[in-house]
Amino acid sequence: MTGSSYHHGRLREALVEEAIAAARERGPAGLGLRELARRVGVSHNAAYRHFADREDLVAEVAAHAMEQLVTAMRVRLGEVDEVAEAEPVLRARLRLAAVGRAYVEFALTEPGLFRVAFTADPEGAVAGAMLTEGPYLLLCQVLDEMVEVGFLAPQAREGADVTCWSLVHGFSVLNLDGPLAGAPPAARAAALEQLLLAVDRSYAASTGRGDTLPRQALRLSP
Amino acid sequence: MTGSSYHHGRLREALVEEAIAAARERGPAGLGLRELARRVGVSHNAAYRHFADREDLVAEVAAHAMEQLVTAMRVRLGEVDEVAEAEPVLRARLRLAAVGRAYVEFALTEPGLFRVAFTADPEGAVAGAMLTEGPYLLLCQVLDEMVEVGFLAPQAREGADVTCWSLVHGFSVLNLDGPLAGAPPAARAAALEQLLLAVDRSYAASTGRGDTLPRQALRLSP
DNA sequence: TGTACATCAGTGAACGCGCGTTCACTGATGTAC
DNA sequence: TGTACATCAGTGAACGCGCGTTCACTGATGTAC
Repeated sequence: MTGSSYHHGRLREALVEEAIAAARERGPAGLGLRELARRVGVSHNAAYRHFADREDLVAEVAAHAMEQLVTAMRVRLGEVDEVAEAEPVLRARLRLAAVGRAYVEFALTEPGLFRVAFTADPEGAVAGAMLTEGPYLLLCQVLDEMVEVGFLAPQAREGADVTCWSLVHGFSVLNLDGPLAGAPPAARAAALEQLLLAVDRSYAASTGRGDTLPRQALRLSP
Repeated sequence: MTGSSYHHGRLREALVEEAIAAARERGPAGLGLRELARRVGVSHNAAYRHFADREDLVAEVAAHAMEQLVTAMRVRLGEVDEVAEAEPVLRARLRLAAVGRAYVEFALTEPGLFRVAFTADPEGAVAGAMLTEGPYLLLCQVLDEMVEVGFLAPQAREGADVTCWSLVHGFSVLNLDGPLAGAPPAARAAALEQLLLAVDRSYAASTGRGDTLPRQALRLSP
């Protein structure tokens, strides 16, 4: 805030902001302490006033990425509620598709942040938060709703969380770094749609239901 | 073969063997040219007589890993054929479960090789081979069989390959590097079973079939 | 059978890279008297 | 209101790491005469 250039004033915030920007551009590789200090215009070890070590900063970015992901999922959930409040079963089905779609969309539009979120050490706080307050919890809530409205059979609920997560995560990873990285967007979109329909069909069948989710319902948000 | 220590004689083979061993132990990070040369007991740049650069060697290991994966899948397919040759629909269903299970088993028992296989640059030959002669092709064949025997509806066949692949790949990755890395093996096995049942249920429903795959059929190989 | 020589597979030193981290320091801030 | 001083946020040099890659070389192999 002052004109002084020696004391930055809000270096910690500036570093985090720059780290997020760098993560969006280059993923985990962009999160070098020296590189970030360079970008902020500060000496390369000034960061140690504000972070214990590199891992500390990465965890901060990972937490941010996870929040963004959750937010994206909530936005898509909100869109469903606007359209289908009256029909509880349809609503629940669309909500599951919405969180799945949001997950993949986030991975593909913010590949850097997505990668950072899953770079964090599995023992650490970020990975823990992923399960207890992150996308996984949101998914579990949506699945529980499906059981409540009688769409998903309770015995099929078991393991459904991991199944759904695996599905969207695998799709994201294969399209991001994997052999499907070169696929054209249209093919990608079609594959995602089929994928969401397949899950819905499976859970419908768990309670003997044979109907299919109307296709255009899945396309409600481009 | 000779007693001479100056000329190694079969350095290329030795390097590849050592690279595979290192990949199994440490994943892609184990594939440094200097480290491998050290392990083989040769000067650190002798490798350049046999490989253009590091990427060249990594690609070799990745190709090997992919072959191993395909072999593992074929083994599990073979086991199904021993049990269920008479019943074509059941056979097809079990074969899909078998390739999926083999994929995950390989990822979890050979995490290093699995990671190397998916490290290769998506434009490169290994990623291409993954699609044209690798696990993906095998999966496609099994899915085609399911259509032929009338279990999987043709319109559900579309995208089914990507769906199935995403499912097992995501499960593997989440359990390997991701937030599910700490899960106990029993929970993992249960989740995998539910996952395979969910796919089967979805494809059964695609042709109006409501029956479930017998659970013990999935456990045919521990 | 013996020798000259081309070929090839290794060696060892060096370059340049960027990194995380530690050290002793210096300049600015703000509080107590 | 003014000054002494503790505190804190930065600086700059240095260490040590391991890496991929290139260079000019040397020792062994094997073929041609």
